[in-house]
Amino acid sequence: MPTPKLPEKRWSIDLEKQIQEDHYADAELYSRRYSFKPNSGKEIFVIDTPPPYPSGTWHIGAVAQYSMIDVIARSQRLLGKEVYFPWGVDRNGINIEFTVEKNTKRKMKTYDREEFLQLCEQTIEEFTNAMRTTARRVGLSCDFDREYLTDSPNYRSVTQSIFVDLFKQGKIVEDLRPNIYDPVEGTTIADAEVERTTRMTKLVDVRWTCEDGTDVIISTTRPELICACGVVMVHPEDTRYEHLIGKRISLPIPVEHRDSSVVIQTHPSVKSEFGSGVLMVCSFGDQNDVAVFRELGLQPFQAINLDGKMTDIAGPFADMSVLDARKEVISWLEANNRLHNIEDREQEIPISERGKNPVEIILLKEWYVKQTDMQDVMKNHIEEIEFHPPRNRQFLLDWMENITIDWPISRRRWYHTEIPVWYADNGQKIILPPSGTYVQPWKEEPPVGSEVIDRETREFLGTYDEMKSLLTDIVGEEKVFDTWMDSSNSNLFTSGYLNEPDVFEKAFPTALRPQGKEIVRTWLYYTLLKSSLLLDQPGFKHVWIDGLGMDPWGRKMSKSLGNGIDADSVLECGAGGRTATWKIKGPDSQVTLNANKIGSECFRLWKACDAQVGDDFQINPEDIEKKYYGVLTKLFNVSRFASQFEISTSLDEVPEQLEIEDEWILSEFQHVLTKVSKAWNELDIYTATQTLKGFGTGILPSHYLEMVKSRLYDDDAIAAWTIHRIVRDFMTLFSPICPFFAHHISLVLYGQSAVECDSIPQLQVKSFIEDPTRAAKLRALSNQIQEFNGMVWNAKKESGLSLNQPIQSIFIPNELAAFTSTLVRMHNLE
RNA sequence: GGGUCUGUGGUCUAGGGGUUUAUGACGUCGCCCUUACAAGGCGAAGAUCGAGGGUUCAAUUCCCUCCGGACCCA
Repeated sequence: MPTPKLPEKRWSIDLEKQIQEDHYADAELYSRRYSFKPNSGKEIFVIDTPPPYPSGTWHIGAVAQYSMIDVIARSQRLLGKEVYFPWGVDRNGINIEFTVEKNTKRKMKTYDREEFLQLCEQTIEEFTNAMRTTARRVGLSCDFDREYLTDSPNYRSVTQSIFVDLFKQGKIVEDLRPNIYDPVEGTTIADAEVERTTRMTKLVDVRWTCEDGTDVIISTTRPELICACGVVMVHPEDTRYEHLIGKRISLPIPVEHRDSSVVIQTHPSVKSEFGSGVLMVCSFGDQNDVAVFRELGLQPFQAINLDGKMTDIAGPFADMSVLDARKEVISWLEANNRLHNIEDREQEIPISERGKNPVEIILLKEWYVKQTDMQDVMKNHIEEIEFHPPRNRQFLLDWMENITIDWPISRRRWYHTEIPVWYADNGQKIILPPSGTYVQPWKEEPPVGSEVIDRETREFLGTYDEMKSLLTDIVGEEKVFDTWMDSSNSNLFTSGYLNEPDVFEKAFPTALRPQGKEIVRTWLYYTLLKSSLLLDQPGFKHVWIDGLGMDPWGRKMSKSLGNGIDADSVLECGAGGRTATWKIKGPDSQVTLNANKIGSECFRLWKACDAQVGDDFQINPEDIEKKYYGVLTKLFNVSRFASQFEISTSLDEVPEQLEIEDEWILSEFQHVLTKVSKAWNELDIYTATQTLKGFGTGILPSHYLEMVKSRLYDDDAIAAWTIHRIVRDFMTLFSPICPFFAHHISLVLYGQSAVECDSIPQLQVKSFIEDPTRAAKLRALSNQIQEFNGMVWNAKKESGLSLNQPIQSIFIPNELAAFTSTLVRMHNLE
């Protein structure tokens, strides 16, 4: 056997790692291949990569999704687009604050703000580095030179400038409204950040007394909120209480600074069958209370302050924490003979997603992005976006149906983008910084170029530089933005908004938003809201929504369930001969999974092949290896086999004297080319990969190679040309899926890396051009060829013959007459 | 309680009114060290497409009900 150019006997993880290291080592070469060149003249394709949030380990499901985004980036380059595949890291937020608190065992608010921010930055930087390494390990072809961090001054200045623009346009407002508030973490949170959990609580039946002396029993799980009661309600058709409607009823506990009685009214939302059928409405026990207060125009009471303690109106219970007050109120009720009954009951309560603390609804002056009046506009914009898969559009529309309140964007935390506002003259005036500057109002003066405007009317009053001496009590805002306020700019930022206006012109709407379906209601929704508000446009051309990574029991992988798999363990599995073991906790048992070798190429191939986009996918490293490592082995060996034969004529020129089997396989391959490029165009990774895999592990090696083996050994230049041309172009098409693999083979065999191709290979076979039906006719024979070969193999097996032994009495069907000599040689027919 | 999605050989998965005797892979079983590949090759077995109704000449595919799963919301 002549020496193959590929010396290794098989694909290995160590080889993969070597190629990968080389791939990222040469910065200039890397940049030539993958960096964004906005002036190349090609069609710009910006991918709004989800900037990952660094939190220690990177989750396997997320890494799987990123690798598919990379497949899209690479396939779009192959289609000739100028791709910007950005690498961003989302570093703002409460998670890193929690991590620092946990590491130092000290609460954030006991620190000096500056000192705490530094601690956060250090910690997040360590996590970020781990992530940068994993990103390369899985083969991401991001433009790492342009890395953006959402906590960098540049990124934050964009967030702040957008705020200033929207504020001036009246699209951001300040208001005293009921807010969902986490008293333990001391911050407001958005609807989207609320979770539910089940807890045992006490359902207390309290005896209230009406002005006519009637006793009424009211059940509640929140007796401490009686002091904030605004109205008592019964159902309009509940005949039991008809006589009480319109009368006043005394609060059963002492209160201060307010009326000690409220009126009894009717309301259809009251459930007559619950408890006694009488409901007290407090500001604010839940969202229904908020709705009732708004509907009836009642003045809300502030019962709980920012520290989670009862306010003055609670009278004797003022200054107690909510839980203490609840206990004390119950004791008081009991002591004063107002407690009718008490029982334990399971109840669903809202808690904060990040802190897991029960949340309260309290009145706060906060900043809001107006969104309730934008829904129709947004729906029109969303119509223009192509969703992959189309059904996932529904997730977004469903969420939008549920939006009833504006988006509260201010938070009382620290490691976030600051709200860029100063107040002056007793809060009557507002100072806003100029566009493009990052400001930290809690510690800085307003910068040169700031504007002064009226807080209520938003009228421009003058420049800060002129008015400086006239303004009194300038106070910087201490609050910060919700992190979604930052991350919902990612597509604007990466497309060049504010920073590169000429690029933005060509790059917006952003070509693609790829993301997981679990953040449709946050990231996707808020991003689209921003583009509708700022630019009156849809934010994207395509939205690609993938499913979730599931454990072997079909449950979402998550830290809390303990069923997650660390990405690095899969990517490094097999390196240096080390195998890996995973123990995964199930609902009532634990499984142990083992694998010998996976690596990035096998991992990517698995994700590309195993399920359609949008479906949840089961992650089982054992299966990944079993199902897909063999595919790589096969393709590697086909290439290795080919690599022992010389190429005597240019691979770009199709020779004219093709044998019939060469023409036949080229007709099949041409079909593959067409199908795969169509799939790449449609962001259809699954079809592209399946097509390539089917061809490369099936018909090509099993049928074509077997047919031409003897010709190859006889140094037939045409057969060698055909197999090389197919291997070369195959690697080009395959490079988006397994870039290191395809790069290595193409470079060693053809001196040219598949990852650098920026067009789909074109196959110009003369006989196909002369007779347009010829390719299809040949391809129509494929089934018969495969059947015939199978039949011969079977016949040999049944006669106990090995495959290279001669066999008699086999007749070639008429349709395959043209292949007679080939088939006779292949099977040694007599 | 409501919404959305989903249920295809042992496992994962494709397809989506007739082209279907349902795709592919893993696993299983049998044969083969045939000069690319045993970390292989070839072949075989294995599914009344969750259950029940309906629409239709025709349903795995459309509709309804039920059962199971996932996600989201109240």
